[in-house]
Amino acid sequence: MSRVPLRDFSHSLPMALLRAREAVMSRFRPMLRAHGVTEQQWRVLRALEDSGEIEISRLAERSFILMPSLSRILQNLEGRGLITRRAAAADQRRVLVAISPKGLELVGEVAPHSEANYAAIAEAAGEDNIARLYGLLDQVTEALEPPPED
Amino acid sequence: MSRVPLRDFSHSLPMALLRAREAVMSRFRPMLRAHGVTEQQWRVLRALEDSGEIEISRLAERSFILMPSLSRILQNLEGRGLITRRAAAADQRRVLVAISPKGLELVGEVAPHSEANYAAIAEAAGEDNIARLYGLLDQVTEALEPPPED
DNA sequence: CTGAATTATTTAACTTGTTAATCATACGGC
DNA sequence: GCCGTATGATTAACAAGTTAAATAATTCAG
Repeated sequence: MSRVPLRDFSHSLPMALLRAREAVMSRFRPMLRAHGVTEQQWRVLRALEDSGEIEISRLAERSFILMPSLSRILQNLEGRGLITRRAAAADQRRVLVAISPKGLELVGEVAPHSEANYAAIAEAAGEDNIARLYGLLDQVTEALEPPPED
Repeated sequence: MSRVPLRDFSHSLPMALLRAREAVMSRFRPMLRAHGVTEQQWRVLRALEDSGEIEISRLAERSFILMPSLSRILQNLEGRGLITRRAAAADQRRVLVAISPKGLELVGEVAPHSEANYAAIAEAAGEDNIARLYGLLDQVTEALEPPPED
């Protein structure tokens, strides 16, 4: 009687976003795995290639990875010689990260496969649908973040 | 020269989906945490309330959680008395899970807050935008899954 | 110039994601 | 009934997400 009628379980926005993301990522993960990088490691390398040497905090924003996770990922990538780190001259608290030649080489190997996947996805889902999806996602995301000043 | 011109880093579909999902979930997580459940534990409880007693494999499909993760989550929930498990009579390999009275009680406490959050999100982003987003997400997801027969 | 408050990053602890391996039960051919 | 195989679930091992706490360097009030 007094049971709150919860939204139909299959229609929750977080689940729909999760499913869509998984549908996309399932086409990338095997390829990335074959090249020895995880999805997040790939995001970091791509962001570094794009930005050049950058502070870790900024890298976290751009790659959308939380600082504690990023800290571990950078340890891994540095251990494999794919990135380099150095303290900022002006402020020793800040750490600057950059992609290494070896990292660039890896990106160069993976990039064509990545582009091919994007093309296949765009064809399967329809260019126009993808474009509209981007637009709606941006719109909704901007409307929701930041969360209300609780 | 021969560098493959990678897609603008900020415009990747996985990232856009991740951002949107995070924008939504950041409004739920604090509330769920206040009630002592994670996002995934909440998904499982909701799915169980919705389905009644169900096989673990089916639960995994419905809650969109992989079996190894679900296995651990169910251990946790069973340890807290929020769910019950029993072997299926016909096939001893199959395990049937159900939400317990205590679990139902918890869902009853959290549900109103959850609904309030959904309402706030719908207002912030616009009901029509949310509806269109659902539609596009379903469309794109269906077009992409299952992944190509590799 | 010293010490409290701030800021950037890392660690810690726990949970979940991901892939592979294991374990137990069920099924099918013989 | 016995054996190989398939299926459902769990465990293992490593990476990442999440929140809180710790560490280290900087800034600023006094």
